[in-house]
Amino acid sequence: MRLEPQYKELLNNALEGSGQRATKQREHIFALLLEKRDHPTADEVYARARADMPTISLATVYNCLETLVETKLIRQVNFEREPTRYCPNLTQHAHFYCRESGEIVDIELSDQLVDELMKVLPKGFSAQHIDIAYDGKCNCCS
Amino acid sequence: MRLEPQYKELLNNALEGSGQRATKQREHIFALLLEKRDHPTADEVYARARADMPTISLATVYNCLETLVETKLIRQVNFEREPTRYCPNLTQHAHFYCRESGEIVDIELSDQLVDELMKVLPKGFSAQHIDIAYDGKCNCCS
DNA sequence: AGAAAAATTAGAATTATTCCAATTATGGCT
DNA sequence: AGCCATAATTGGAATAATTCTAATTTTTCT
Repeated sequence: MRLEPQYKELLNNALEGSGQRATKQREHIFALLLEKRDHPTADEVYARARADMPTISLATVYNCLETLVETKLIRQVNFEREPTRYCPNLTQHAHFYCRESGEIVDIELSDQLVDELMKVLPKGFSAQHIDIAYDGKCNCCS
Repeated sequence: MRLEPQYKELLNNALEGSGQRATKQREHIFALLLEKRDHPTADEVYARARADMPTISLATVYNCLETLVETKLIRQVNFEREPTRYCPNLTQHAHFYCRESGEIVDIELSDQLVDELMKVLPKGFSAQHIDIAYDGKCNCCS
């Protein structure tokens, strides 16, 4: 697994921009998230990370994920009280959680729809972010 | 604190409908949620419950809340990994979480908007539920 | 009232995550 | 290239919300 140059640059700029250092661990975790674009938990990231970097610790996985979230290179996804998942898709999207298969699928959202959602807020309210989670059955399970 | 007759009936019917029993504890917790219509955590519910029922246990609070959620008399609200909150507002609504005050405000949603959200799902997907959480600054804090 | 089933209780267990203190790595500077 | 200050990593302990467990109590049904 190798981080492609444009992503390496993206990572380095993001880290530098917030006064943080580039490390092997951060790069490795960013690379593995980009490689398999699903929604792994920290434990799953830990398992994948250890395949190529057996000495990495779980604490570091948590730290790296936190750093990547802070620098807005990945997103956190929460569904009820389940373990937090991490998502490298930075486009505007919602998440569909299939109760049957447990799978999480990204649902793209148009700017227009997001606009409408913003418009229903009462006066004086301003939202930085809208988190939308559907749950039900995905196409494979219905 | 006393549960109004129509709500007592609602509760009894809901419980009976799912083969569960009416208990003092369940009634008490339902009543206190209806009385102060905010979004308390289990701990807060526990604290409020003990005011009038000092022997109730935290496990019972969790059990009762779970029963009320299952019978669809209340809703669970999760925001990131914070403790689960409970909400007696059963109308279609989203939640606005103010990062400043920590307050949670219900945002009513029109059927039309919910319809539009359903329409963006790819073919074969069916959602039972959409959970929408805004976060930002509420009117009091901006 | 008595029996069977369900609910409550207190406390132990679980689990995701965070914290801590010691070690190691990084980036800037000479 | 080597040194230094600072930041990051590490393993293990600590935390906190929630769930589980087994014993007791309550409810419902006959």
